[in-house]
Amino acid sequence: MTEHSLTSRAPSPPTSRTRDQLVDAAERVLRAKGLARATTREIAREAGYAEGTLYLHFADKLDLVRAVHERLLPGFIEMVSHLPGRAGTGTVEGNLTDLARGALGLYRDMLPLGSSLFADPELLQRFRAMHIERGGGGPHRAWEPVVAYLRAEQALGRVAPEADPAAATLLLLGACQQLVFVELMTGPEVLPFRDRPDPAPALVATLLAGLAPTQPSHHTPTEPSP
Amino acid sequence: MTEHSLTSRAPSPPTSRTRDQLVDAAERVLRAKGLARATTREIAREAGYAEGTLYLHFADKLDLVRAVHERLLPGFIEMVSHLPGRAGTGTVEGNLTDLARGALGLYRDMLPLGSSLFADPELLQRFRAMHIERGGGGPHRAWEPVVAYLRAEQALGRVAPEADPAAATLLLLGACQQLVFVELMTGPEVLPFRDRPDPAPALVATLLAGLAPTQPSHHTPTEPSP
Amino acid sequence: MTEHSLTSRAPSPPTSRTRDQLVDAAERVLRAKGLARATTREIAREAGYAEGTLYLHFADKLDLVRAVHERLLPGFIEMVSHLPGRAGTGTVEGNLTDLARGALGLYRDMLPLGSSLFADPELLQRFRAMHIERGGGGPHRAWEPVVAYLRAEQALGRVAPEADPAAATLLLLGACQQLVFVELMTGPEVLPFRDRPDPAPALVATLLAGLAPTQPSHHTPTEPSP
Amino acid sequence: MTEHSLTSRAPSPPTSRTRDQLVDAAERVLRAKGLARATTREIAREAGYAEGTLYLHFADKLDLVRAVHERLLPGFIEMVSHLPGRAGTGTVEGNLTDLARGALGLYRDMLPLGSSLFADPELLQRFRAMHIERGGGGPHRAWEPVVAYLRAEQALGRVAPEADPAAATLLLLGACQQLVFVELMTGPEVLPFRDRPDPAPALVATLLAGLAPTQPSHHTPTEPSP
DNA sequence: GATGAATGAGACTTCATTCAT
DNA sequence: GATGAATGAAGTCTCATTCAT
Repeated sequence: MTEHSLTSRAPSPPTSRTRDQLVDAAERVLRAKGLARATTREIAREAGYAEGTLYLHFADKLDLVRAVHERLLPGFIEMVSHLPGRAGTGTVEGNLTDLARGALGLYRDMLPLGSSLFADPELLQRFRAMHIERGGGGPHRAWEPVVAYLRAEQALGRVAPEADPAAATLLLLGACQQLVFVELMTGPEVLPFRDRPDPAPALVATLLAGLAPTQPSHHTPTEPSP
Repeated sequence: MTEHSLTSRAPSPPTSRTRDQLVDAAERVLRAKGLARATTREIAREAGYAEGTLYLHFADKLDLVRAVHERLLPGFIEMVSHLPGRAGTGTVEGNLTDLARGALGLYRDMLPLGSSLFADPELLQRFRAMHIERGGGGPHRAWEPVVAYLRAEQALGRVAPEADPAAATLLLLGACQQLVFVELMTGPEVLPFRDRPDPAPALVATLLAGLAPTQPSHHTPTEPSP
Repeated sequence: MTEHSLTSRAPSPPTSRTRDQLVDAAERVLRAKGLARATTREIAREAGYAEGTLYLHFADKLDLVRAVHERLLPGFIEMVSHLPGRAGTGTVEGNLTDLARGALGLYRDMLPLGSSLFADPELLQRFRAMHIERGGGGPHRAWEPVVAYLRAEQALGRVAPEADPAAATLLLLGACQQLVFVELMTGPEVLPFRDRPDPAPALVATLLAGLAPTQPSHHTPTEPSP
Repeated sequence: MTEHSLTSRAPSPPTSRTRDQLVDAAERVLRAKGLARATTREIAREAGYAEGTLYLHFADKLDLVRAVHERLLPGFIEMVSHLPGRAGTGTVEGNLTDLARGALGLYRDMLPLGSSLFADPELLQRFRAMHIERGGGGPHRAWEPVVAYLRAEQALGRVAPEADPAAATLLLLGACQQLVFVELMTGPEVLPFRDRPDPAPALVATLLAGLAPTQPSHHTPTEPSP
């Protein structure tokens, strides 16, 4: 019907109103029902379109699911990307606590969707292929702003110069992710942290202070086992 | 194969040769195809039984999947459970590095299977119900031996008395889990650690030393941005 | 086939060409194979559609069977409903004989289908629920026109005023149903009536005359029928 | 194991304790679940035997079901068979009312089982074949004692000599069967008789009196019953 | 005779995908 | 572009029946 319908044969120009509505609907259904129980019929109905319409905008159901996941990571990264600019402001502890709190929220939101991919190696495979051919990185992209922030704080002397920013980032974000993973897996009543409504401060404090005793434990703790 | 097959007439549950073979086969298929593409037909064929046999030993496909998962956590916990006994031996750094290496291996093995559950909230729901009524705990059960180990080291003066064992455990194990998650998600070529074949030492070193500068950053680090 | 297929876009239920074809096919298969051996595959093939199509128009196999039965009773009732208008015309005997003949034909047609429900109490249960919520009555609905006819004849003096129309209806229709039941159960060679190709007149005559002796048996009860 | 296991190859001598228990159990399950949902597994469990045992005593599931039905009719007939002996005793009305009451009870008990056969024409076919080759008659066998009774009463002058005993029998038993059929089909709340807890007297009275007006309707048909 | 684990055909149902309108 | 009825392959699960013990 459009005048140039013959030329615009690309499976729909990267974006369009209908396409976006379908991706939105797919995300809602995916969150509600899970990857295994999200049907094209329900997604189409949720979007207010007919089932066939879906195939005008996506090659596949997998393609649609991929489109949903494609939007996930940028949302995550964007949240963390403000961090480096805060170097030197407030306290390191405060900044990292804010980061941990934000990460907990983001993981709660995204882990169910992201982990679903493991249920379908075929989809995961296609997902990786996409990331390789585009430059869209994996979840580790979220590490970069944090590492940059820690480097900046090192430059400012607020973080130990011999610290390893990458390792520290992984420790903090990993703790948040695992906490959410366990929450989602077992329900909200997780034992070691059920008495701490906000686990972020403890994680940050521990990361900042380290486990090693301050005075290298005089007496004779350190006889390395030969 | 059993020497006294006439006497050991186990009434099917909780254990029987056939049942075990089915669970084994299910685990193999689950790992190979993913939860979403593992069919009862293929599982039965893989086990060398007819499809109907499956329903002699399990109420459901879900029940079979549950049986697979049921065996996962104990394997994990058992590995970590030797840790507390090592308190006071070797170095804290060495013990935690061993732990981290072990955890990396276990997560590589279990994360794909465990995460699959997020694709099917209904299955996850049944899973939780099972754990509640059986007392078989969630993945946080793996924390306990680590926390116990750190407490023991605190008692020995090899870990700072004011350290938070639970938070430290979460930091270390979480880092391992996230690293594996990212690996599996993006393929083995992860940026920040692709040049470190063994990330465990860096994580442990960072956790032990902490991020805070040794001399509480004299000079004037704190000019709050107004 | 429909002249204005563009406007008559019935949303599937309550009626559509496909749906009707499926119900027709289901009835044919049900008659041929019986409820226990009528498969969705065969019904769909008989209708000329794919098996999945069936589930576009019916929630269930049970729902389809229900739709078949739903059409049965109205056909029956419609046949009997002309009866009351015949009151005062012809003879009572003739009218009731016509009724009996019609009933015999209808029961031969419907009893196999209707009785099948007893093989599946669960289906029968759903069946009742449907009739209750729709107001579509049970087989006793067929009694009403007959009772009305007899009342009308009573008013005209052609039926004894002290007669019980409901009981008479049940006697006559019941006899027809049982005769058919026995026919279907044992094959056509039923003993007591195998010599009477048309049992209707005898039933009607007996019902009209009654069993009681005309002169209340005055003392000489024993006139043996030679 | 038995010494003569080679000779006693008959699929079990017409009767045996185990066989009877299986038939009993089958009848119970058939009544409870219906023909369509009665499984060999449940029947065996109900009887307290293993599933395989069933096939030592019956060729088939159909064979077992047939055995259940085989016991049904004799039970029915036996109940009615006492009737002829009552000729001349009590009143005809009383005797027929007792018969009707008994028939209502029997039909309530047997109609669900008997009608189930219509759901499986194959079973029905085998059933007929059995009856032809044995002398075991169909449900019409129940008519014979009633007909004999009426003939005896005719001989005693308590029933009109010109009455048709076979037709009268069919009218009375048919009414009872249909009433039960409708009850079972629609639930107990049948309209025309829901106000009569015992419909037997009305049926018998109507059958005895007949519908025809006493004075052959001499031109003044309309004496409405006030 | 009795057992019951194993069988495997086949039932019902779902759902991604196509295509004529 | 949009529709939605139709498809048919595939999935899970049932159940009558067999057979080695």
